[in-house]
Amino acid sequence: MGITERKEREKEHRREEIIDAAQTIFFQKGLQLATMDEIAEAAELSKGTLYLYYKSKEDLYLAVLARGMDILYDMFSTVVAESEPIAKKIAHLLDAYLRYFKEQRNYFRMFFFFDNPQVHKQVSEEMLQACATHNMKVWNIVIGLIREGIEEGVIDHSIDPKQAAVILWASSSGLMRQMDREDHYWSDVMGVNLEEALRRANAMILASMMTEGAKTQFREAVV
Amino acid sequence: MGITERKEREKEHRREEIIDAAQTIFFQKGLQLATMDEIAEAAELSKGTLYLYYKSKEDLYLAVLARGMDILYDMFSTVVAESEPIAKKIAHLLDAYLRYFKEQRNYFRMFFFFDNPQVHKQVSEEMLQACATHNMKVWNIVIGLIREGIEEGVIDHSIDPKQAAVILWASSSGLMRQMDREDHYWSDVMGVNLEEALRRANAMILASMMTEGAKTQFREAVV
Amino acid sequence: MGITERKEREKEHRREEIIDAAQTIFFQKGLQLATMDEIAEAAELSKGTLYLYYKSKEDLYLAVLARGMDILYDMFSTVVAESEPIAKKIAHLLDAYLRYFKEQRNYFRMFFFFDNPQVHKQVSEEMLQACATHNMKVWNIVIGLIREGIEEGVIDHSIDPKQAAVILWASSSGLMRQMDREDHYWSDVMGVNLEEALRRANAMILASMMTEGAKTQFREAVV
Amino acid sequence: MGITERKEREKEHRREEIIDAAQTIFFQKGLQLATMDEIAEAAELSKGTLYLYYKSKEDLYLAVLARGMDILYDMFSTVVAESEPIAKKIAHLLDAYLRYFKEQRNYFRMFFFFDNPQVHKQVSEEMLQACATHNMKVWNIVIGLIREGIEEGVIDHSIDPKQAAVILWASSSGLMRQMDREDHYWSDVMGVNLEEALRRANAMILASMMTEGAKTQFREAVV
DNA sequence: TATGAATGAGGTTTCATTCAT
DNA sequence: AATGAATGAAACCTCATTCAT
Repeated sequence: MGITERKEREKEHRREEIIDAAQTIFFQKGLQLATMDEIAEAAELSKGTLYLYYKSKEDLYLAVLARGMDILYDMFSTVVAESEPIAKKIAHLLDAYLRYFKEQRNYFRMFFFFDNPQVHKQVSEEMLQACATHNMKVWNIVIGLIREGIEEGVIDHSIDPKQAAVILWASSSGLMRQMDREDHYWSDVMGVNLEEALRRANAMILASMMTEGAKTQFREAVV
Repeated sequence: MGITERKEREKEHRREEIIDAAQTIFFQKGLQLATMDEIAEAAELSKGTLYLYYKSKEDLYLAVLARGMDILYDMFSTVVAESEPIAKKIAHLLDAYLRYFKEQRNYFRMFFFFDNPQVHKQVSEEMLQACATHNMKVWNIVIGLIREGIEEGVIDHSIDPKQAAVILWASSSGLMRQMDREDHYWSDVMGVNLEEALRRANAMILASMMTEGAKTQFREAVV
Repeated sequence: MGITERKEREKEHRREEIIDAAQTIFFQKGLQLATMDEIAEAAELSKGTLYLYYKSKEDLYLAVLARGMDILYDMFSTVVAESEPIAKKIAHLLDAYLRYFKEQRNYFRMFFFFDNPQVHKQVSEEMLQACATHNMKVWNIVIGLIREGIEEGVIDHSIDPKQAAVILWASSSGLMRQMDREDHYWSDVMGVNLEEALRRANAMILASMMTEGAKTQFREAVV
Repeated sequence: MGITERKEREKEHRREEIIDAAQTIFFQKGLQLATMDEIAEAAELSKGTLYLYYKSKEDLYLAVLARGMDILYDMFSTVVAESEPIAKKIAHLLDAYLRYFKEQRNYFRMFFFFDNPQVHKQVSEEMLQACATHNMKVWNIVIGLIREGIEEGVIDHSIDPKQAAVILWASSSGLMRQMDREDHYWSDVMGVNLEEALRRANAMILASMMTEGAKTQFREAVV
């Protein structure tokens, strides 16, 4: 009982330590270039031990990924918990995603650029499942907030909350991808501020979704 | 002269054949998992010959990438050459991108998910330059069309054509990325048609950019 | 402790086994023509294991080299430890070098013909250092013996022991190189016994260095 | 006739150009690291043409080597042709070898460190023969001079000229090898001037070989 | 004679994973 | 539970040589 519990806790703790190490290395080098040797060294463990806790390098990668999703989930949760008008909360959610992109760039990259076919080796089913669940939780927040907006008459009720969510998310993501990889190019050569472009895009999309009555409120909330 | 020319032509032809083979393999396996052995076999050439024409695997990858950009460029060119009202042409351009995504999925993946740090080996400067040039040509078409739209009074003149271009492009790309990787999930589990979402997003963004007078015309043109 | 020690011993043993194998191959084929495949096979280990113990082929080569230097060092040490008059010990040292050349021909070649520019790949700093140290130990014996000879009035005190050492060593080495590569030619075609030439050369040089009083003793000792 | 001759001359000229190029590259990189591509480029010829004139890379190496021997032969010939007393000429010969070492270091290296087993590929018999002949010519000069010295009563008639030649040559070579590879070490760390050591060694050996009567003359000639 | 494209065997090294201890 | 030695497949790339033109 006590003993089993403690063991369990220690095991979990060890799992976390391994993810810490893996994260450090994956952030530095990416999936391909990271080696299990490096991760083991960073974790101050033997390579064999890594495999005791995670089935493969890819599994480890997904574990880090899941952590990244949690962080975003927490940020989103905070926004949802705000006692603000719904329109503001939606705007804040988009802000939060941008902040995530800026502050947690490495995580953003991991799951935006994660290339499925690269995961050729065995990824444990449970890990995949776990990731999907974490991912879903994030989506649910976004979708839920929009649904709430519709219920409160801020977003037009002709809108499908899921569709709206994916549009806002994907549009933001696409622009962030551009920022991540070619921000300098766009700002220096093209003279375009991508962050401003992102805000503008979100504003356009949101405006198109809002009810006439809510647009005034929105303008105050976001711009 | 005749002889030199013919040699030149043959050499160019051989370069193309090699890209053909490389493309086949890269499409199947991606950059990492593809091997020069496979490519050589597919090209029915010795590995050494590959290196006679391309400096490295990464160089070959970029060569395929450049071809993919050309294809998109050609599709876009065709649209631009249409004798249609500008609003229609813009809509067609977006359609063309979607068609590209659907018909040339492999190319889309290659350059949307192309992960820079993966190109750790020497990529010849000329190849990088070539890619950048091809890329630029595509952007120029998009930007040019929007600029034309502004000049013709279809798009609001408060809009920066470059910003508009990057917004439309990135938003589309982001949704396509979603389609590419999770289309089944969205359609089957969530009941959301991502292609429709993409069209809706584009419509929203375009509508926000258009002059009041042009909106009528646009509605006819797109939906 | 016991366990750590044993592991350590086993690891050292394995290192030795690898050198054994490498030595066999290097002796047969030289640095360039030897392949890690062959060495691995000779060691009955996988190629990967080789790299677990030695960083590169060149490193392995140096490890064998160091062993060769040790052998010479041991032979020289034995001579120095003799309770013989110093003149005799010097003569014995030269004999020992000749014996080394004859019995350890492969080692002799390795470090007489070791061509620096060939070591273009990374050689671990420690291995280089180790080799230099081993080399130095050999020199110190030779120089020390000559210095002793000076102190005991056998060698003229106008002689610089280091200079004398390098003269004797290099002169011997030069003739051995001739023996190594063209002994047949000299004996069969030219009718010259190179070994005798070597002894004669050493005798000449030594005689020139000795004090008048010691020459009688020397003549007894050497010829 | 005229035509055949001219063709012959041109062919010979082309062979020389190729050796020029090969020499440049071999001097820079040594046998192993030099590539036929580089040599072809340096010769401003195609790789195929190289093989029209020389059977293999090793053959080319030997051709350069032969040239190096010729240069030494010429230097020695000049000394022999001097109208100086024989003792002086012998001393000058040794000087000439040292000068060769200093001025033609690359050639010296080539044939002092030339490692037979490295020549694994086919070396044409004729090239080997040519090298041997060139080599022999050099030896003959040295031996001849010493024989002359004996005949003139400068060198003791108990001396075998061939043995004397090989002793002087090999001893010098051994010290030069030391200079070539570790001169800095000896001068900076050990405080020994190797060139002086070389002169000293030669002086010792020569003195041991000379007749009593000639030693006075020699002292004037050399020191 | 001269070319240079093509070859292809072979080189060293890396690294995810396993397994005996 | 933890280790870390061992594996071995596979990767990319080089280059002496040949041969059709």
